[in-house]
Amino acid sequence: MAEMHGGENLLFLTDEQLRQGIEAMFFAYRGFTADPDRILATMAYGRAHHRAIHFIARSPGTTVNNLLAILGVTKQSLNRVLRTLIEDGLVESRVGTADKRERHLTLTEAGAALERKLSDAQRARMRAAYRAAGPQAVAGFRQVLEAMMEPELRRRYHAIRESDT
Amino acid sequence: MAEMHGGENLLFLTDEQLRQGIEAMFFAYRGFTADPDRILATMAYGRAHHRAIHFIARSPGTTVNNLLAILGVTKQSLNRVLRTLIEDGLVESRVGTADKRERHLTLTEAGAALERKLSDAQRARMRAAYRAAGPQAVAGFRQVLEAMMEPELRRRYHAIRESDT
DNA sequence: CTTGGAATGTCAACAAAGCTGACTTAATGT
DNA sequence: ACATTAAGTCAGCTTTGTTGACATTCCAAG
Repeated sequence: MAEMHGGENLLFLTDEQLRQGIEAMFFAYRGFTADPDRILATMAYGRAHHRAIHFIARSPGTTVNNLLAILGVTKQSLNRVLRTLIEDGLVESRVGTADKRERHLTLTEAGAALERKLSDAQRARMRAAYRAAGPQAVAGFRQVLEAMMEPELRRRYHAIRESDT
Repeated sequence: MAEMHGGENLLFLTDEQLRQGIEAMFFAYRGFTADPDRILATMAYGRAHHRAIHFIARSPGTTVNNLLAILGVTKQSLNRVLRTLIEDGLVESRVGTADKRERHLTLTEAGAALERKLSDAQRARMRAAYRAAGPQAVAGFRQVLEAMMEPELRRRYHAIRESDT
């Protein structure tokens, strides 16, 4: 279209290309959640529980407030999920030592077992996709995803990566 | 780690790399839907309406059944969404000519206007991300997303692309 | 021409997961 | 002392998904 002029190849920015990217994102996200969803459907948990478990596993001892910011839901919504996970003995909530208002969340052995089961399934698909596409494609994939994040979440995304050196 | 051996660089397949990819996908999807969500929040519609409108715009005259397969929801769920869109005059449902059981869905002028508003917002973010990452990264992004889809949805994804030559 | 099956639509009931608003308790910081 | 913060809770609502049951319409095969 109008974007095609001279040496700069901006074909990848046409509306049609962008639209295909949007649809790819939609369909891929379905695949992305499909395996954990199948596992979760066999128990009394949903995607919200998975997300909580994932980020608690990722940052053991994280506070409720931190989790709220990462997940982007209200505390009432998160609390409902956390309550069931704690009742079921998958998550442990301990009062903070420095600041006793805070609760620090960790997975119990059972919680860690479920986390492994879910993330094994999700990683398997990710691994297959990465392997099929190759390292260079993966680097591009990561670049575009990062550029797509809201700035505040991009910060948190990096913060998590650096916290477990 | 153990993956680092000789010429083959498989570092991009470590569990840590895969985990980062998983989180990038999660955070990026939030950004991906943020702009349309903000627009939709000001009216009586949600993400489900957006998805229906998008794919009707993409394949005008598509049938309900086809839409069901693409969206992966039950007909009852889709029907609730379609009913409001039809009542509000954004979508038109016409009985099929060849097979009169089928309903062919198209956007009205008002529906197309909303579609433009939503997809302009979504494309703007996608465009910014693409531009920031560059053409090569975009190619990799698309490759990985495709590899992540469920086979059946990958088929449909390609079918849509080819249908509007 | 009848009948079986497919495509669509609709009713009812329900569940998951989000939301707002109001309020409490406990601990912290100023 | 007092305001603020972290966490939790209650109540009620919305969106979007689910099952199950059932009616209608129509095509196509016997």
